[in-house]
Amino acid sequence: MARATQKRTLETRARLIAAAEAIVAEVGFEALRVEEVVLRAGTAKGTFFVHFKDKDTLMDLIIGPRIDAHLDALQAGPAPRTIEEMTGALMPLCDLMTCERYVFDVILRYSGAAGVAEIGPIASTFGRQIEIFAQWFDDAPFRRDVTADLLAEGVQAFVIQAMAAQFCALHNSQSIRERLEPYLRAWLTPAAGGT
Amino acid sequence: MARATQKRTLETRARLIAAAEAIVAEVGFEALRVEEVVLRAGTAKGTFFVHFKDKDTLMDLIIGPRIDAHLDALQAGPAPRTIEEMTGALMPLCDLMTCERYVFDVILRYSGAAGVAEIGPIASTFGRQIEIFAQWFDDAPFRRDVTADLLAEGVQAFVIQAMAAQFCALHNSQSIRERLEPYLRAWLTPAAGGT
Amino acid sequence: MARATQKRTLETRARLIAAAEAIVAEVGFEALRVEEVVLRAGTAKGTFFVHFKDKDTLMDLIIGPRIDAHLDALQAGPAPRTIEEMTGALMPLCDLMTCERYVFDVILRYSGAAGVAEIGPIASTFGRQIEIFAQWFDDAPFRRDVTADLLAEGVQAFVIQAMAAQFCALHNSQSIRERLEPYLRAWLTPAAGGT
Amino acid sequence: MARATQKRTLETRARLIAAAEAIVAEVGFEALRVEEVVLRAGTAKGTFFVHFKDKDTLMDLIIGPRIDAHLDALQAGPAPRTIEEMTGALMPLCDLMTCERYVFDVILRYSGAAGVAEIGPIASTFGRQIEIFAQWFDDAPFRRDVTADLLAEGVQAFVIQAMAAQFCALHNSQSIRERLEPYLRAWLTPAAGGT
DNA sequence: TATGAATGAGCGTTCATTCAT
DNA sequence: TATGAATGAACGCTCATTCAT
Repeated sequence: MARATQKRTLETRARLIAAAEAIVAEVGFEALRVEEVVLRAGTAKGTFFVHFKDKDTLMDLIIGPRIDAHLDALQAGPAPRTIEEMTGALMPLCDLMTCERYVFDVILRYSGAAGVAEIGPIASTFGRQIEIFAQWFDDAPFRRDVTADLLAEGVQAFVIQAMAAQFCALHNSQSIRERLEPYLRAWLTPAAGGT
Repeated sequence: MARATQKRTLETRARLIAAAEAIVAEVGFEALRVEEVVLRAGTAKGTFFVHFKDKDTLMDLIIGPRIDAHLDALQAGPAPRTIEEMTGALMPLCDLMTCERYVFDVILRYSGAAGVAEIGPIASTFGRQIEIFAQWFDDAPFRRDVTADLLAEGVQAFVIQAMAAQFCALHNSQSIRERLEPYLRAWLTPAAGGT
Repeated sequence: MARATQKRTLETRARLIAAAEAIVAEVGFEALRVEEVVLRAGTAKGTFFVHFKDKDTLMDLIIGPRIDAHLDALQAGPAPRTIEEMTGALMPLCDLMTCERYVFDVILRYSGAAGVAEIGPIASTFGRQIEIFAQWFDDAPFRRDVTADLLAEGVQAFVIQAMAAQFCALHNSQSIRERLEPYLRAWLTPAAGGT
Repeated sequence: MARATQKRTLETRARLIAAAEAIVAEVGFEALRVEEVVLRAGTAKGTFFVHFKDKDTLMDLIIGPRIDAHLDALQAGPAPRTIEEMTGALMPLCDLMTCERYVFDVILRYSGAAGVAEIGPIASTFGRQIEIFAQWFDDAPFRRDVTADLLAEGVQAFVIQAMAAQFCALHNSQSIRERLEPYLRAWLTPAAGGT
């Protein structure tokens, strides 16, 4: 019986998410309205909040899997052997994350979970990102003086830096890729040490 | 008479800022309400918007100088010669920027900016940051294979990365400084190149 | 200037109340919706809550004056000289107060002000009621062994008792007037004392 | 088997009531939530409504017996011979009925009722009240010019009037008893008639 | 420059009640 | 009898921002 109800719950939840996806496809993330979601899903407004704490939680649930899809692709593909390959591989992810200012903000806000229990889909993708990037460096033609994890975190830092610049009036003449490349080159293939 | 009017205007503006500062001191940045500011300043709500384009402008005006004060200190001091000195020097700035999640978010929104005239106080500090960091690298025991500006931007990226982790339950067992150090070491004193 | 704004405020407020009155006239008190009020008044929803703490406060403001109108009539007319005259005089007031279950509930809820500062229109009418009833007894063919105020409070108690019975499934075969009459007769023209 | 089922049913019902009583003891009547009741009783929400038509029915079931307990005491005791004795006897009942504004409102809603079979516990107590009060007057040192039932209903009206004043900031300097006494004196021992 | 009433558009809430299983 | 997901329908709120005076 519990299984039966769970199924119904899952169906309703799926209907709500499907409705939201459809709306996003039509008008984008920022323009999504809860009212419209429940209207399309054919549920009561109260039902929405039974399933999702708030609108942002739904966004987390929609954006997270999209990021994951890109990460799946990255994971399925070969590890990049050059900076150009790497930036090329990262671009789809960057494009998704910067498709709307609103989306980038949601991602940043959810990238760090407030509590361990609250690690949502987006926060999880940040962990996966590190893992995937690190795998690239396990056996790659890049620097090896530091751990793969550290390199991965650095890539993440630069990707965010480059994306943030996208929304800055001063820098948007350069593409994310153009900004990212020199960072990664300097980070992953340093020519020489210091003094 | 123009001078007299200007004086009164400046006084009103000063009262508003003072009120805002007082509120920030009491309840923090996020909890600041325009309503409360004008109440304390003894002006009408509309007056607020005569003086500041919007609430963010006021925030900018309050946060910006605080960052600048730290940058002044950095500029007045000697260029750090070691990673430890550098992280030590950066900590006060990091503490300010992470005093509230809200403050970090506001600052992040400007993180890509790099100093042009019509840019606001916070954005300007990002430009200054780059300049100051870059000066550190003009004649320093750190890597010299890339431009000082690029190194500076990298430092900024890593500082942000380390601060962001602060708001993440998963990572906040480590201090910002503990997280920042390996980043900067790997960024500024790479032991060797790749293939 | 303050006067000018106050005038505007008064006008908006009047528009809201007028809209509410119109709605009440059409669909009754209980069916009044805030949404509909602002729609008719041509104001934003937020404006409603600028003027009235909540929907009930508006109800207080609409019902109170209606009660007052009846009290004005009572005050303007001659003091009743018989129980029949008195119940007859009281009926319009009773009819208003029991026109809807919802109205009776609102009146009861607002009849006692929680704080002196919060004495609303309905609460005031309860005070006036006592005053008016008491005036009836200053020079009337009713008992004189107790104060007019006490008699007045008794009348109020019996009126409420009779009205409450109206909403009780068991008693609504009798009219309010039929129930009220024996109470008032016994209260105002006791034939004899006790032992 | 029918008996066994009935036993389980009664146990569930008892668990629900016990849970409700516990909640009332902790947070009062008004703050009781069906959600919390079923949580404590360990049943599903729907089960609540299998046992009780609605929430009010449960309230009725909890408040009614409490009133009845006081009426039992009144019935067991001697009929009051003086106004002081009467108000003294009535106080415990008044205290219960005014323990919360919400409780008073619930009770008021039934105040006009006078005992018929399908009526709920609270309504029944109003019937009992009248009966008990009426018995007091069957052979008592109070007025005899009207029926005992009418006197009883009057007492009820005055008790309610006095209790209502309790919730009014303007009147609550006086205790219920202080307010009730002059009412009952005037009602039960009128010194003289009118014209 | 100063005023402050009005705006606005959607979010989240409420919570007793229903109903298909 | 028991379950618990879903309902519903309006309320109240938020609060920076605008604009006519």
